[in-house]
Amino acid sequence: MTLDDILADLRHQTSRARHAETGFWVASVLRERIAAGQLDPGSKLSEEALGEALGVSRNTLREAFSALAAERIVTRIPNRGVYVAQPSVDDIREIYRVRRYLEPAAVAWSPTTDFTALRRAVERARVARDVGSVGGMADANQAFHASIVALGGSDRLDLVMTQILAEMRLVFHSMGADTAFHAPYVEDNIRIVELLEAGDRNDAAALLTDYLRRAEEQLLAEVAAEDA
Amino acid sequence: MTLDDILADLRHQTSRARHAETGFWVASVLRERIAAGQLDPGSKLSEEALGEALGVSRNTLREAFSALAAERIVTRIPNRGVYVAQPSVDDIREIYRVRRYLEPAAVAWSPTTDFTALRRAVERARVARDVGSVGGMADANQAFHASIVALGGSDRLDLVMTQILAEMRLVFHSMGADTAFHAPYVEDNIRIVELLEAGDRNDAAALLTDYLRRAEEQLLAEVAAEDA
DNA sequence: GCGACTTGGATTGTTGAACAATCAGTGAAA
DNA sequence: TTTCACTGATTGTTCAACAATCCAAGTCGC
Repeated sequence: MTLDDILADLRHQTSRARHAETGFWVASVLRERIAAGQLDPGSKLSEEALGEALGVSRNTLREAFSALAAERIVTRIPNRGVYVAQPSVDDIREIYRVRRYLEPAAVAWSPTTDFTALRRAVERARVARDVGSVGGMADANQAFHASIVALGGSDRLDLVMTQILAEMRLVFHSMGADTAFHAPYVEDNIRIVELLEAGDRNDAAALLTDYLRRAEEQLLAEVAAEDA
Repeated sequence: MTLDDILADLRHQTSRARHAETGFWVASVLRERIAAGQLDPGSKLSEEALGEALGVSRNTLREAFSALAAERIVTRIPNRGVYVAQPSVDDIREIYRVRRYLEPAAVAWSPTTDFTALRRAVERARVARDVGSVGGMADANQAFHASIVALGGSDRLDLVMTQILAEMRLVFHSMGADTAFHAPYVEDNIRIVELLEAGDRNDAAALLTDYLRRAEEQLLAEVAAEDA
């Protein structure tokens, strides 16, 4: 889908909110489109064109851009405009650095013993794998890891994780196909839930850390292979 | 200092940046003033008055507000305006929830063995305590905990911690005096650094977790006492 | 008196047009 | 080929206006 198609599509987005939330609404629309991969990483978001397409003034659009820039979904270059973020190799490293602290910490030290959200996510992942749905596996996997951080019970850390996962989607979108990247990890996820349910939090955390280490390596390798 | 004084003061703030960063500049000015306690938590930031005082348009001011709201330094109530954030009891709980994951995780799992920043911070704290400087102790303590998270080497987590510490300052500002809150913890900090330097990361993490638990309890008790 | 409703003023939310500053590219001059 | 000024396009910022919303004060009925 070309950028003009997107713009034409946005023009039909109905029922804009009226007062006190237009900027917020614009931000969420863009967030969706970017998460869905309809706007390629690196593509420029012109204030003029986007504002016209969404039926919104440049000023309001700018407010939305500020929010998205804070979430790192979008990169703002002064006097040059905003672009859909295109995570670099360093960004990937940073993503996994964060995850290697956040996720094991939640697993090891969370006070909850309710793992139903995790169970449900791994089940969805298993079904998606058996059916061969790559998108379903990616979604279920993201839900699994979001649920892991959610064990901690902190809104703030949940928010950080949400942003990290959004950035992960950008990583997958900038690599051509997200291939069968997630398949091998379904078993690990299942094992982690089992360990948690058995009360072996430290083992679960250790496995998770190792898991993240492997995933990072594989991802970096694939990116390097693409650049070559 | 009354709010009008602040506004008059801001009017003399010199040398505004010109293009491509005015919004950013405004945000940093407000951030400073709030951190310094010159703007009381809960006080309203009028777009009209502030914009005039800073010599900046309402639109630009609004961009700054968006940034500060994302950092939770400021609370935005639709159609009512923005107010300097006034952390609630739940916010305090959330702050310590985050810290109890972030700080011990960095201590336990960071790859670095360079603790000079920590050493320097505890030394500053000790000097401040011996001299009786409450402000100095607070600053040194914040630097200490920021350095702990910095062990992790993640920009993102550093940013979260920066925001958490800014919110802590708001907590202290809303309680009348920050009393001798920090004094008892200087010894704990010293002990944590010693454990780290000795390679006992797990013990250091455990002590830190306990430390944070105690600090939270004490803070909640003081707030409850104030409300009564 | 006292509660529900209306009204008015103040403030925020949003827009559109304008101008200033900056950037990328073009083409001419050395 | 390199350099440099110019041009056009886009972003950064301001301003003035209007719409929507909230708050408080007043009004009405009881």
